[in-house]
Amino acid sequence: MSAPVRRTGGRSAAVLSAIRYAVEELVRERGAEKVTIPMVAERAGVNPTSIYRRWGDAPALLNDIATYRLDPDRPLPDSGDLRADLAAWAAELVEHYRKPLNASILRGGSATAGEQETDCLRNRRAEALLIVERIRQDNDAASPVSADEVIDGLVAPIVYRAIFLPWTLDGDLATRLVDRLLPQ
Amino acid sequence: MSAPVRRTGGRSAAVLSAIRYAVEELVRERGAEKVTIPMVAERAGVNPTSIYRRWGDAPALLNDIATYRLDPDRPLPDSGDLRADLAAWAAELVEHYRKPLNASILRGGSATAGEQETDCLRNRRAEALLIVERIRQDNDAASPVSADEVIDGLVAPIVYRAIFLPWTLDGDLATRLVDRLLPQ
DNA sequence: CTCCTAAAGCAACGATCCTTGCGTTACGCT
DNA sequence: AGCGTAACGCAAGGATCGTTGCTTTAGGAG
Repeated sequence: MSAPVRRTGGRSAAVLSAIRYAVEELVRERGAEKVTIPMVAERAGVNPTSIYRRWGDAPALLNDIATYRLDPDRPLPDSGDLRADLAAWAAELVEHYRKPLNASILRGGSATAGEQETDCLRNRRAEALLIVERIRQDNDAASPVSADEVIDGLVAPIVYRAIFLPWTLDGDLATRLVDRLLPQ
Repeated sequence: MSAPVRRTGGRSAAVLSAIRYAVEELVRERGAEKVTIPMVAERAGVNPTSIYRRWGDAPALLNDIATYRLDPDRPLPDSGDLRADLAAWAAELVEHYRKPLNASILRGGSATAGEQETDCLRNRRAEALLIVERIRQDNDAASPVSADEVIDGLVAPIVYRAIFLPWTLDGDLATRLVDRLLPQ
């Protein structure tokens, strides 16, 4: 009647990392949409059944890899200056999606989105809210921008470009967007 | 040695429209990602081979339907007032992607994007350029916004929401975005 | 070290997909 | 109206995918 005891060490860990590595390679090579479970299994030297039993299907597997890569618990920029924080945060996103692998995974996730907010993007919203809210508390005054405006003004353009125009994710996109979002 | 003579009438046309209708129904029901060629064929009362021979694979088929729906030759708003034109154009986009079918097709297209600009989105860029450029010529002065800014400020948020947050495509999103893009 | 069982491997199965060769239909041109 | 061939239908084939029951391996607790 007690919860089953998870086994995280030894073989399981080896299988897990082999699968993750294989997924990353295959997504890079063929794009997220054309990665199948048997392919991953063969590349990882693992039995397909192990993957089916653990993740169920390909989108779940990709989603796991994706959230594994951009750590939801990483520290967020907190200089006390809204402009600087937003710029640093946006630059982080740009840098992340400049890697073809991460962009591919994003595209794969977008295909099955729409019902409820996708995990990796819901985290972006939460982070935006946190940055904005923290400024509000520090200064004890309303933030000049809402979280929704941050989504529309920073996340949306970055994600849009990552999906459809990945070659336009240049180094100073982040600051350009922030300058447009916070005039003067 | 001459180019093969295309046959567009009678049976071919009937098959084509039956397939298009079937695709739209199925995308609406299951989402673009879960639509397979045999499914479409059965729904349309057509042999799968005909589809494989004409389009090759599912993404190509979906892309064809997508570009067929938002007519690239439709008239663009042209009132002479930049703000009004952009607002009308953005509202048109919002209205288009509010239909779950069109949003689904967009998601399907996003999955395979990234290499070169996807057809339906390249058209959006061309339209943005046209609107901005026309204003410049009429007034014989530089437009207050560039086409890229229109992409980042209007298209990106609309498309982002259409893909990931479709339930936030409300009626006055277009004007909100335009107001933010063109202050005062 | 020993026991329990979580997790991985193995094998067989049905389902579905995509291809290919060939016969049939009917569009479009003369 | 008659002809050539583009486009569709049909059927068989191989390939791949995902599931399931069972066996084997090895992690973690006592």
